[in-house]
This record gives sequence, structure tokens and C-alpha cells, in this order.
Amino acid sequence: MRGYNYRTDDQDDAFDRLPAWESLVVEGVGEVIEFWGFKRNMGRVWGLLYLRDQPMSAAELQEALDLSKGAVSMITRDLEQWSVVERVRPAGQSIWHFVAKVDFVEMISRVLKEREQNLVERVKLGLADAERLAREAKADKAVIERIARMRRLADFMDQALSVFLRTARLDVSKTREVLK
Amino acid sequence: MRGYNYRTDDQDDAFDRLPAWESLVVEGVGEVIEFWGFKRNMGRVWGLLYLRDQPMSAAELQEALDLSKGAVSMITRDLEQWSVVERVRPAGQSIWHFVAKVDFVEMISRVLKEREQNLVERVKLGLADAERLAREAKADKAVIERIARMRRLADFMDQALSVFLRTARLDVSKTREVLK
DNA sequence: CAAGGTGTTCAAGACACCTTGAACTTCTCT
DNA sequence: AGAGAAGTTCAAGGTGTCTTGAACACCTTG
Repeated sequence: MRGYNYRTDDQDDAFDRLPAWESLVVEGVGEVIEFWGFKRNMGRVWGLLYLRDQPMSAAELQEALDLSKGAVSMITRDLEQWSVVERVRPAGQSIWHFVAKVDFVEMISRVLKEREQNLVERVKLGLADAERLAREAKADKAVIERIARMRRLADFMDQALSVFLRTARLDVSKTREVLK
Repeated sequence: MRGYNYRTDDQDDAFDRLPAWESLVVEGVGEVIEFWGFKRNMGRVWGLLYLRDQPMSAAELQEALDLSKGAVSMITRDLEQWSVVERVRPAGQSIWHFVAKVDFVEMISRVLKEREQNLVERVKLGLADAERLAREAKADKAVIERIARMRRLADFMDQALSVFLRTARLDVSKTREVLK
């Protein structure tokens, strides 16, 4: 998988700033998140916030995860938009802090579904057009049939993913709050 | 999603070389394949071979899909390795031709499963280490519990994907050969 | 086995995506 | 309202991945 990791000023990386177990968790979540098509650092930030279970400021995140100021700003904004992180202001503090929310599987589901639906929709329309055009052009009957079969395959893809997402959510909620 | 598309010598692209319906199918398959993490051109090649349902030479593929010679060689090799394309030599021909095989969903399943299993395995090991280290370091009990919960989440991910893949294969085989 | 075409490899290049860091904006407190 | 800190934006640069194209290796046929 692809992985970006700038800011490796020699051995001055995250492994030196965090207890070993925190590094392991943070990097693990980062990889999983990346697998699902998000930015690795979104996972790292969420992971640390979840593990610590206490509000952290942008500066603290920047230090702990060895990110730039800008990166922290953008990543927290993303996480907030996906509502897996919340921005809070502890009593008597003027600085925003972040806390992890736990509807994490929700986020993956939502995005995956959305991305996949856009795609399948588009492809299905394309295949419908293709079928029509092939008919108009009096293409071979077998060709038209194969296009029709592909449309069916697209439907299956859709269904299978729905089942997957339903299962994922179910599994997670079944055990009464895996996280938190 | 990412998409590469070199070799766009002005309007000299694939849309001019193929009947419109073929372009639609080819590009559609390309997009779907890309969604699943493969190279777009793998999908385009397989799509055309499937649609045409007749052996095509490397030169024909190159011309039809506007690829370079090297690209055709590498892509067909990939597809062959995933056994979704077969290399044949029509009677009395010295040139290799390619034909589409139909275990396409199989390919996606196999690869997805493999990729995901590698990842989950690695992450689970990491989380196990993390838990051990946290214990040894006498970290807060709640922290340890949260790490344990994450391990459970990883298991769920595993299961959910298994269900997805099983469903996909089932759906496809249930209807007796969607493709072909 | 020699010539010419067919097929493969791989370094260089192209592209999309991510991150940086400094300029800029907004906020907070006095 | 002003100073300084907190937070955001975005052009420039970095990184990984895919493609190109030419050099090379391999066939095949006469």
C-alpha cells in the first residue's frame, strides 16, 4: 500500500516521542485506515485520541505524532467532518482540544458505501448506454447479451457490499460497543 | 480515485478507435477494477477481451486501447498470473493471442482477502505487543482495556470481509454464470 | 542459422496525492 | 482596540505508483 512519511528528521520520529505501546496502536490504526482508502494520518490521530481518551490540543498532536501545523489542522478538520472526532474546549481553556468519538466503523461504512454507489451508478448508466448503442448499431446478439450480463454483475457488486456493510455494523453493535 | 492516462496525443484516444459501446464497457470495467485496487488498464484489457469474446493479439490490444508495447506485455502478464486471461495460439498462428476467462470475481476475492489478511494479521500482532507492553509498563487499566477492544475490532473486520467475499461468490455462482 | 518480427525488461518520466511551512486570518484576553 | 497566540490556507515540494520507449532477449520461419 502507499505510505507517506515525510518529516523523518533522522531518528526524531514518533517512536521516540510516544511510549512503545502507543506507537504500535497509532501505527496500526494508521495502516487500517489507509487500507480503507483514507489518509494514514487520519488514523494515527484518531488512534492516539482514542487510546489516550482525553482531549488533546493541536500542538500536542503535532508534537506526539510528528506532524506539521498545517497537517494537524487539515486532518482534524477531516475527522471532524466525518464526525469521528469532536472539538471541545475544556473549562477555562481558550485552546481547542480534540476527543475521539467512537462511531468509527460508521465512518468507514458511510464512505465506502458512498464511493461505491457513485461508481456503480455511473458504470451502470454507462453499460445501459452501451447496450442501447450496441442494439442501434445492430451489433452481434451475443455481444449485447454479454453487456447485459455485466450489468447484472454490477448489481451483485452493489448487493455484496451492502451485505458487507450491514454485517460490519451488526457485528460491532452486537457486542454492545466494541470501542468505548 | 487515482487515474493515470498518458498517451493522450490530442483526440487520438481510445474513444476514436473503438465503437462507442465498446469504449463505454471498457472504461467502465477499468473504473471498477481501479476501485478494487488494481490497475485501471488491467480492467480495460480484460473488458475488451470479454466483450469481443475472441482472441486478440498484443498488437491489437495496443492499438485498440492506446497502450504502449511494454504496458500490454506487463498487463497481460498480470492478468495471466491472476488467471483471468489466457494466452492461446490460434491454429496456424505464430503470434500469441489473449482470451478472457470468467473467474473475475474470484480474482477480486482472492486478492482482497490476501491483502486484508496480511494487514489484519500484522495489526493484530502489533496490538498484542502493545497490550503486553502496556501491562509491563503498568499503564492505566482503562488503556489496556481499550487496546483489547481494538483487537476485537480487528477480528470483526476480518469476519465482515469474509462474509462479504462469501456473499459475492455465492451471488455470482447462484445465478449460474453471470458472465460467459 | 540468419533475419525479422514478437515479447520482455527497466530506467527515466509523468501523474496524482500527500505534506510542508510560511503567509494569512481569526480568536482571545487585557 | 491591539498584541499575540491559535488556527487555516495554499503554492511548492516530496513520495509512491504507473507508463513509456528503447534496448534486449526470444521465437519462428524460410
